[in-house]
Order: sequence, then structure tokens, then C-alpha cells
Amino acid sequence: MGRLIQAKELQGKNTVAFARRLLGCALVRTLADGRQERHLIAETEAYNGWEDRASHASRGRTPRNAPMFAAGGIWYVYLCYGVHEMLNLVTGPEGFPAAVLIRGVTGITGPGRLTKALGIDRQLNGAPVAPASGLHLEESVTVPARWIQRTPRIGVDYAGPEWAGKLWRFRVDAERLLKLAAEKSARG
DNA sequence: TACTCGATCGGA
DNA sequence: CCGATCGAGTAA
Repeated sequence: MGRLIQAKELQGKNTVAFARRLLGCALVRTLADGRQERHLIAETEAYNGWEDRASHASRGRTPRNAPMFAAGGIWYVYLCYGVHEMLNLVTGPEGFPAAVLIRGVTGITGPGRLTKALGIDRQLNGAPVAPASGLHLEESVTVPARWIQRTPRIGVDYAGPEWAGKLWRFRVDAERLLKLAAEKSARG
């Protein structure tokens, strides 16, 4: 169990830094029977501001992307390619559209497979990042900087080279995360 | 109302 | 490499 990540911490304009800091945090799914499943976040992407051509917010506010314009601390879940639910954490102050796509956790690679495995869909769209919603975040392990990989975001070539080229995807090897978690639990 | 196209994935 | 699958966004 780690410290709960609160909405207040998600309301700055440092979206990219936050996407990086999310690595090693726990995504906690509360099931219907009250039990909790914990997954360490291994891969994220930042979508930051109106100018970001890869972001849904780049052409202004619409019914779909409205959650991105709210104050940070809620989930933004949408259907991609008519097939996959994508899970995003809304960040930023009210009115500044930003979010972090959760692309992978330990044991599950890919944003579509992640939501399928955790039973996440658009019912969670707009819900607060809190245990009562059934999905929240906790601090867990601290990932050494040298283990963090930065790359361009995936599947956003349509945004053009300037925006598709931003190193706004962050990744850490899942095995290393699990090792850190094991060391932490051995320490007590 | 008629298009077009995706922040993906699995199978050929 | 390609098709699935559907809703948002745009233009008319």
C-alpha cells in the first residue's frame, strides 16, 4: 500500500513531467467485492495543451474531449478504432486540456489490452481518480532515472513531425519494476 | 445526412 | 500488411 495520489497533485501544467513520474506508481482497481488489484505503471504518454496536434484537444473542446478541459484528477476514457477503450488520467488546471495515456502496466502491454484486462470502459469517463470510483492511483516504487526510456509517442504520425517527434512517451522495463517492488516488500 | 478516419490489435 | 468496428468530427 502506498500514499494515495490526490487530485491537487494533478492540477499543474507539468504534464510531461507527470507522465514520467507516473512510472512505478500503482494503478489500483477496486472490484465489486471490495478486493483490490494493483498494477505498477510501466508505460505512459503525455498529451499536452491545445497546440499539441496529436491531442484530441488540438481542435478545441468537443463533447468527447470535454473531460480533458476539466481540472486534473479525473479519468478520460474513450473508444479508439471502434474497438479499444483507452484509459487517460486528466491533468492540468481547469481549462488547460491535458492528459496522460496509461499505455501499460506490469504484465500487460498495450493500452487496449490494459483496459480489457482491468474491465475498464467508458463508464469510468469523467469519474474522479479515487477509490470510490473503483480506480485510483498510489505511489509505489521509485524508478531510477537511468531505467527510464523516452521515445516519441505511438500512432500519432498524423500530427506531423514536430508533434509526433516529441519525446513524450515514457517506459520502464516491467521486470525491473517487479524487482523494485520485491525489494521494497522485503524491506518491510 | 454522408462521408472520413482514428492515442490499436491480432491474424494472414 | 490488412481488416475489424463504431462513434466523433466535419461538411453540407
